[in-house]
Amino acid sequence: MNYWLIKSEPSAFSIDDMQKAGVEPWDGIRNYQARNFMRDNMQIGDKVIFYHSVTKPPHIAGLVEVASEPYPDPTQFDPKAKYYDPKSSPENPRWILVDMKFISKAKKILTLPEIKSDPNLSGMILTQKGSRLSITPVEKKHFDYITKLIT
DNA sequence: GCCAACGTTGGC
DNA sequence: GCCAACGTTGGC
Repeated sequence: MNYWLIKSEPSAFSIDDMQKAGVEPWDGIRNYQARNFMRDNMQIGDKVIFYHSVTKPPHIAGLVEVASEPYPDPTQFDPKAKYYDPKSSPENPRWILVDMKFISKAKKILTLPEIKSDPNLSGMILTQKGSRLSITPVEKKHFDYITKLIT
């Protein structure tokens, strides 16, 4: 079992949208490192922290889990889609995703300033300078601690 | 293979 | 709205 953190801008797709959807293909990831995590390291049942970025303040909003094997992101093949990639083809797909399933909404959100100031959460990739990755692995100890704080 | 130019992310 | 940090593209 691995643990992860995914970012989403709530104006685009929030934890409430996630709850309504139930299961959602995590499409639109166009970064190779993030893709590789989904393609190579995620397993069904892995627990995932759902983080709201580009909002004030940024915060952890809930929990989801990996709900599918990796498969090609369908939006890369659709010329009308925002995430269309003309260099990709169904024969040789460039972008791979997994489905995410809603687990729970945070009873109490955990803000970025709180994360930064908590010694128990030091060392998270999220708070490293310059880190912009939208999917990052999370250590079990950090995941367990965050779970306690938000539920 | 280098690197300048450009685009994106995301906190502030 | 700004801009630092980072990733990608493409000319050479």
